[in-house]
Amino acid sequence: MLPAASLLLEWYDRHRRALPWREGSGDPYRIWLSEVMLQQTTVAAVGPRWRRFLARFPSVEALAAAPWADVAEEWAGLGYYARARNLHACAQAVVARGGFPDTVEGLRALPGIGAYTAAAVGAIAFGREVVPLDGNVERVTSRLAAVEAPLPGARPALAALAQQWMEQPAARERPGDFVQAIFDLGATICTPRNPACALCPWRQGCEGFRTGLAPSLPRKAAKKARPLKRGVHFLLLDGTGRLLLRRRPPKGLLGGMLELPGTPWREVPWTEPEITPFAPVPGLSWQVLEGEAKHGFTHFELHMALRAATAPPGAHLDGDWMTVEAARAALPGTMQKLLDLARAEGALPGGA
DNA sequence: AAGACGGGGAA
DNA sequence: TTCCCAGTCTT
Repeated sequence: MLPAASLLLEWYDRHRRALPWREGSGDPYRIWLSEVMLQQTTVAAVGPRWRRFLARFPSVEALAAAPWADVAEEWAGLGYYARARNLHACAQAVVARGGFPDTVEGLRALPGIGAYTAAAVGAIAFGREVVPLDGNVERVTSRLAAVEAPLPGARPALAALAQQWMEQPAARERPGDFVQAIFDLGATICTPRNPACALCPWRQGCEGFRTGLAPSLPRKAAKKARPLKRGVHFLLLDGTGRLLLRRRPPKGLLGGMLELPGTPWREVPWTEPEITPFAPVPGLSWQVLEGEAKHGFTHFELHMALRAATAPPGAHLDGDWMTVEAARAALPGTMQKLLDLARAEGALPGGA
């Protein structure tokens, strides 16, 4: 039987989360920005970053006109940096066409907007009657219908279930609220572990609750082991407390972001003669710091060693000299860990 | 269909 | 540690 949209909406009206992007009058720019930031990122992490981003780029026009270096700095630490590149490109496309498209298909054609975000912005900002399939919706649908087939194979079936719910008159009357109600149910009641079924407005008629399968759903395909990779990075200081950073290539891992110069990252350990050519200045005496900075990526684990030196005056080098403070603000988390290591080893000026 | 792509918080 | 998060793009 169909879970009643009216029951969920009544629950939502009493228990919905107070989120910053839910304030105001549904400006598509603010909704779109929140949805992109929320891709694979928790609500708690996004909250302050969304406010800060909006303060710096108050409109899609302001974002479109900003230089990439400013957008990259504002996104630093949030991860999945292709999102920031696509966000910037999307803003420019939106300005060029005179505003956001108001259809799911139109939104879907923009950079960085996939099936999920097109449906989410379509429903929340434009009242389209579509249910975006995210982790919450996968969990709620798989439990309601006790779908035991594993993800990602079961996705089309789960999407069809969720879309069926939207066909009810109560849901079609408030599409944006209905999808956000499912999000909130998944985030606060129908949680990955220890779901609070006793508090769930959809408990009656939930097949996962009835059979006791709910906590173990959705099932997922087994994950691959992550290999360990290593690299050696260089902390080059000048006489005035600045350090040398360079920008990574525009695509790929940490694409377009700043980094400390270093070797590539690989599973085979680096030998001394292999490391030397990657130093930003040849012939310098590098201090080898103790310890390693460790960072986990989705698909591999990374251990980074660090070497420090002071640059000879007047050396011409590729890259930007930045203060430690400015560097910390603009670097992705991976590289911030190298600064942490340098500080712990006393290799940074002024104990910064 | 499978892999690349960050980072943080909860259990 | 592992899991998961308001996923998208490339191959």
